[in-house]
Amino acid sequence: MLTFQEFRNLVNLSRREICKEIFTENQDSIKVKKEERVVRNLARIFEATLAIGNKKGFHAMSLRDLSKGSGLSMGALYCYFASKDELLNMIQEQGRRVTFRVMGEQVAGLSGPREKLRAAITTHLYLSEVMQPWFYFSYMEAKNLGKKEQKEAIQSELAMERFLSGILQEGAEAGVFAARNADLTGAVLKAMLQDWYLKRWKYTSRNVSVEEYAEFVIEWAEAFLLPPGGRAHEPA
Amino acid sequence: MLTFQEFRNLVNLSRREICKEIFTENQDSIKVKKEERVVRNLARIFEATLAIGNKKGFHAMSLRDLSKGSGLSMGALYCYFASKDELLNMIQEQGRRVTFRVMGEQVAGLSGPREKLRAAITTHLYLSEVMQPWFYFSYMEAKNLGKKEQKEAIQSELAMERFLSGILQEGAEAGVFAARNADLTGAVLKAMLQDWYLKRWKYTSRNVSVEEYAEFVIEWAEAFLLPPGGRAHEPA
DNA sequence: GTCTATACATAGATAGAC
DNA sequence: GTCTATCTATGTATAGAC
Repeated sequence: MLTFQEFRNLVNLSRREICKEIFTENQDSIKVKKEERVVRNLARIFEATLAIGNKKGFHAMSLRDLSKGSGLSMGALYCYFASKDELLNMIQEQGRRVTFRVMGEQVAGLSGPREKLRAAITTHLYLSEVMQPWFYFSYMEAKNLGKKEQKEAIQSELAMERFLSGILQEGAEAGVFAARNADLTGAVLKAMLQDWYLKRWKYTSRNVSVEEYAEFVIEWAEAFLLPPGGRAHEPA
Repeated sequence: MLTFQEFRNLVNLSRREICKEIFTENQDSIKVKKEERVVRNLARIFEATLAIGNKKGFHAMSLRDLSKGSGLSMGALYCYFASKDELLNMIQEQGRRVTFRVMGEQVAGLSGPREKLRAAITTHLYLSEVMQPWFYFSYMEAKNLGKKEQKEAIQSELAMERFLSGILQEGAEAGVFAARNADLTGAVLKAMLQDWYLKRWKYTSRNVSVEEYAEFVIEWAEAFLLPPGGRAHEPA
């Protein structure tokens, strides 16, 4: 399994890279055209939005707050998004895009259910560590989305869960995992993964690293899923 | 272990009863004095606040919304709280009060760590089932609290976790539970309990009852905590 | 106790100078 | 491209009639 540093180097998730992708995907609503400039200002806007929004809520963040936080005037802000709601959508969509791309990349190609499960857990935790403000924001602000976007967020949540329970199902059929309720197990496993970015402050204050947490969740999952006696063998 | 219905009948958590307690605790800020009337109107106010607030967020709920939802005029609303912020505090405080009272009542007097753990898990889930809108609201709106109230909310979260990890610690010392990281185990256990009220819609749509969910969480926890072989014996 | 009417602040959004 | 100044809607809160 990758260490967190190896993961970080492997997947390029720098602020610049993320904003470049946002620019590509939203060229219609962004009035400014010079990439270099757009990327720099988008970085400021998103950083400020996530910081202020995660502190007091997106709805409570006024565009005057955002103007101060980003260093751009209110007039300038509207060259990068058409409305406050659109800004919200851009953040959510970008989070989903990155999540599914990275999860797919990291787990695809692995063979056994046990390896897949370990990779899925670790990757999700590493990813939510790199993009913690994004994940936290998406979770807490989902109810402020429009109807269509809310549906997409729910679909995304369910897809991630099916991804997990699919691995469990596969493992049960192969006789690697005990036959448990795969839906419920997937749901609860997801809750454990979410806790890492929802309660980040708690784990920070206790000096728990993301690698320790990943190992702990895997241990917990395997205690439930592996038949007694099969637990001792490490897969790699 | 109690069934959900037995729990419901045992602890009196009707809307009326809860609003009566809110009245008692907030007589200073409530200008109206006739108990019967206050209880009736508080019930309307809190029901509307939780419904609207949980749908679109407390900050996004205007007092005009609340006026329509509760059937009281805006002027009348201010006879029951001094400001919108105070309304938020009242909801949060009432939730905490009930939680700690009920958790204490139900787990106190039990002897073995295993019984205590089962009771703690079940009681928390049953309670969050009865008061789901309260629990969800308190979680999602914690960031809108004032500084002092935010501290209280965090303290309350940590106290609940210590309550769980205390039981684990005790069990490890008695040799009933395996020696695991009690803090981390408590944190993850709490994440499982929270998922029940944070993702209530999901479990509703899958027809999972609170009793099933409780049994599932207990099973998983014991798979992790009980030494292999000790798992077969049911305590009651 | 409850209502209607209103005061005053702040929100999102845009126009037009530079 | 970015700024300042400003428009209009909506927010919380209160005054005073009933």
